[in-house]
Amino acid sequence: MKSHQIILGILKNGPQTGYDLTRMFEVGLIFFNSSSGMVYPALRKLEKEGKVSKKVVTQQGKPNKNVFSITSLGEQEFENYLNSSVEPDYSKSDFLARLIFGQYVSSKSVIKLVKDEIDHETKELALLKRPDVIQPNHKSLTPTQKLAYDYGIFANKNKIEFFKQWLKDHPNGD
Amino acid sequence: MKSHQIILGILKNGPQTGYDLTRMFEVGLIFFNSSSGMVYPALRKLEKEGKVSKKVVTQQGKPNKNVFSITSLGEQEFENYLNSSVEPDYSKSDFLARLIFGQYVSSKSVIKLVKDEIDHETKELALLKRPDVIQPNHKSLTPTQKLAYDYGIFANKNKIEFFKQWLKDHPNGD
DNA sequence: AGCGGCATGTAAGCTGTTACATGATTAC
DNA sequence: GTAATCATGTAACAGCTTACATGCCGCT
Repeated sequence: MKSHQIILGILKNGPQTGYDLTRMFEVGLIFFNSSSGMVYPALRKLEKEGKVSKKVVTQQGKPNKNVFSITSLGEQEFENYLNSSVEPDYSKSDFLARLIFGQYVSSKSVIKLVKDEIDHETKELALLKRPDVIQPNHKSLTPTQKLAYDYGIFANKNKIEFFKQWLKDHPNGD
Repeated sequence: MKSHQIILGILKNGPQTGYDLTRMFEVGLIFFNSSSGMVYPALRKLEKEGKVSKKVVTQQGKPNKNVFSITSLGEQEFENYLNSSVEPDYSKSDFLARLIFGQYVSSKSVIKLVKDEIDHETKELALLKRPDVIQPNHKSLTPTQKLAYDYGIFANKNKIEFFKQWLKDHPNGD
């Protein structure tokens, strides 16, 4: 699962600008994160390979947009991805790392770590519940998309509840 | 949170070989994954920087081992990590990606995807419950380590239950 | 006057992955 | 006899991150 495959999949649902894709990769997607430094070079490469096509849209009061659409070659490439084997999930958690190394910091620090994580996840949860963030083009979610986001919300809530409970049970962090 | 910081943190708990570290990065850690291609170069670099020291241990019936220990300079480096700000969690899920793109495959494929994921997570759960995998050096877990692993098990179980329930409710994948 | 949103991009660099290579021993 | 485990490593590459750069518009 590479970023350019995800881009093709998103474009299959309708044309997008690099800017919109960047925002999705930054906040909207629950399964992948990235930034503009990746999106624009990826789009150029896909264009060079004939997998997406660019259309310049002039706007008044706003900068011009480069709107990208998927081509039939791009559709084939995306098919290849869908037929490839599923990669195992990958996750990196600095939060859990610091819990593992919790013995080397004070109880107070651990409490703060957990509280901050709860705050952060609570904000993430609020984002996940905003339909405009997860589906910016006003289309309704497909059943499997709903399933994915429902799972995201579920996992997030469970995490928050788990650590809130721990805080209650261990007010001194030990 | 970089791999070399994690290595230093692990070495703080006792000397390790590159081989042992590799196994931890491959299966034992819930917050970071990697492979031998990363561990050995990282150890060399840390040694060159004076943050770890190497001791060659000859063994009979087995290849020689390079056992690495953390130095005081390495301890300082690790302190710097502990004092740095916590990075947000990063995760990449090909499974969720394929759910998001579920509209482009058959219902049967979606069912298979979910079943395979449940199988895979069930195996992961079994690993998480094996103390020898998560703590190979026979030490007992510290309270925060236990918390981290309990959360790992909890999240894993919830994921399995969530998708098992969905399979029950949607036997035809729609 | 300044900030946030819209919009696009580059360049350098780090990090980690993949694939390969070697070789001895033990268990089946 | 062959597969798995122990044990170490390299080289090439892909991929992504970070930081920077630009500029207009609308709002306050």
